[in-house]
Amino acid sequence: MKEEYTIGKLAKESGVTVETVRFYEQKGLIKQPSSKSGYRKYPYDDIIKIKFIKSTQELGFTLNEAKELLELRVKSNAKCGQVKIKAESKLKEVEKKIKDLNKMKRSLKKMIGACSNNEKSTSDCPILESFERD
Amino acid sequence: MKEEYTIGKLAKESGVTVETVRFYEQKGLIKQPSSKSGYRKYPYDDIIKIKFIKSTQELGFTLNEAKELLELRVKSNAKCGQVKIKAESKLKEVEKKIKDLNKMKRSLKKMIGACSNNEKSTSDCPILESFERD
DNA sequence: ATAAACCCCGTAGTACACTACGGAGTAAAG
DNA sequence: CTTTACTCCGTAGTGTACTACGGGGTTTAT
Repeated sequence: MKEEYTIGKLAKESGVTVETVRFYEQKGLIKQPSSKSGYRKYPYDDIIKIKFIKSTQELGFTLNEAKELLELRVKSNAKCGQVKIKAESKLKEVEKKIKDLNKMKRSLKKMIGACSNNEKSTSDCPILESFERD
Repeated sequence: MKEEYTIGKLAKESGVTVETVRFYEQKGLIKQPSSKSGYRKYPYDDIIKIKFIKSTQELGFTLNEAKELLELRVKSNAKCGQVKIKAESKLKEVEKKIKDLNKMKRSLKKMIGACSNNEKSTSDCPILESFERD
């Protein structure tokens, strides 16, 4: 756990590519680091930030939402309540996604179950038929 | 249920826009119809195809996968088992997504629950702390 | 007959999140 | 000291699934 990271090291430690780091910088997700030598020197904290971004993405947040959350983190006056509100609305979205996917899952299972004969020609494949039903 | 449809009629009957029909044609999802008059004339079956595409999309298939399924639908020698395999792999994908989303849901709930004190500054907000854990 | 509605085609733009490329300079390893 | 690896920057391309636009010609309704 050094104190300074080149972009390549940072990328490796964070589990992303160099281009992704530059992309996040462009998008304002991480601020441009000191680069007195002409090369970017990142503090350890940026690894945390990138991992944070990746976590939020896994939780269904977009990059813009991740940015907002990062900004809340930085502002000392930002209150936990604001983050909570965001998390609560995201929870609702996640629950909706789960609901939709469960619907898909049930349909797919039903279709697969209906296909009793693998050798049947597709002209009377029950799976295709169920696609065609409205 | 007429036999010939202009692009506008087809679009309306299938529940998509004219541009979407042309887009599907471009992508090879529906073949270009006869257009002796200079105007496209679609058979009724193309309504079925577009609805089929829409159904597959609802089940989480991409347009390319929809295309593959359409091709199986048309091939007389194709076997139902081939379709089943696609459905099964899609089911696996869907199940993984559900699993991940449930993970997300649990984290979000935990975070929201932990963040009971709205006055806490974000520097030690339990939500962000949770995100920051690997 | 005239105006609204529809059709043609090709190109470009949208949103998201990257990914790739090219040409040049710098740092690290042998 | 040379070669390999890394960095810089900006721009352009990728994939997904459309959506919009412009400048025509044609068909249909009134």
